[in-house]
Amino acid sequence: MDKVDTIIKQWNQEKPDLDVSAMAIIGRFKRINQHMSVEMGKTFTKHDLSAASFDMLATLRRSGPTHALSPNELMNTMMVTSGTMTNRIDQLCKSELVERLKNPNDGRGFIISLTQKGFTVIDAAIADHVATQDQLTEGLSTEDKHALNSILTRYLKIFEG
Amino acid sequence: MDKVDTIIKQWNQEKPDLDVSAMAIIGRFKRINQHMSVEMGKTFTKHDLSAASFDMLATLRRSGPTHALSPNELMNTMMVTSGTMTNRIDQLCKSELVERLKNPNDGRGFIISLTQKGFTVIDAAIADHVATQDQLTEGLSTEDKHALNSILTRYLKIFEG
DNA sequence: GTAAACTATCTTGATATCAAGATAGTTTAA
DNA sequence: TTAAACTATCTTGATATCAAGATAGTTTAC
Repeated sequence: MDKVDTIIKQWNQEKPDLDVSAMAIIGRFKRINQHMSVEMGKTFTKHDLSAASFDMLATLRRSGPTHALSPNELMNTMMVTSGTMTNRIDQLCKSELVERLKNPNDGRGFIISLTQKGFTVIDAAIADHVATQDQLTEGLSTEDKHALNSILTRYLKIFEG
Repeated sequence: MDKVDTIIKQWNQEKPDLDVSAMAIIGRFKRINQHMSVEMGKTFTKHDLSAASFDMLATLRRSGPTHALSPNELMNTMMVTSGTMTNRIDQLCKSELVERLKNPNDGRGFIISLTQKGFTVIDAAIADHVATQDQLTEGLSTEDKHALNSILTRYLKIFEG
């Protein structure tokens, strides 16, 4: 009887006609995700980053040389609006982790490029981050991890496939 | 090859020494959760609610008669800070969906009580919400849903058990 | 070649959140 | 009984986000 079971039991008592069976999966999803975000956030804080800025730097880092993308590419990868992206870039420029360079191919835009400092910061942070992610999954058995990953892969395809 | 596979492949290319195996599960988790939040948000908007205010009203509604809880109880259930809770209560009071009543047992505090209007609004919204949740899981096979729910139950216990 | 449609980015204004601290009431323990 | 510790809630100030619209550069279609 976890917290999600309690919620479902409450609904069954208060509104017995309501079929809340999907709530079990979705409710657990949300709570697990929340716990994982909190834990991963602690790792980001250790490196003086937020989840948002970690995400930005990591996206640039793994994109490979020249470690630079346009704000538009970053927006699409990260599912945020243009105003949010401008703000995130401003923050990271202020801390000198990225810089805005003129986009040579498009006079309207820029490319956002990792600085040497940004490169160093993200390489340290990502190492810590994958260690945290390991911890966050190590409580599951190998079979559960395997089964979970295949189901999630099918599930994600419904949304993005 | 979904977006998470792409990210993992990028890391393997850029930093082959990094073991990013946990990223598959956690990355898919995050993305699926994001998609579900967006979809559920549309349902809330239809009823002039935010995810936050839906959550508040639903918590009060399913708590049963008298459909009233203290801000502190609400905070703990919803994992938000006291400032956030004050703000949420203010909003819902303004739209007359809840009201602040003096807590008869504790002079420091209040109880937050569903109004008749709030009751009507949440009963309509929850019906729609469970329909949305059904849609969000209907793409999975019955076996997958079953297996997923048991794994998530074990997973959640690691964090909350 | 040029006007219309499109696109990339930034700006503005509104809202939600959190952390830290303030205020006022309650409980405890000598 | 009363001072100290605790608790419930609110306030304040900072930040992140989004939606909508502004600006400036690019592409398309004729």
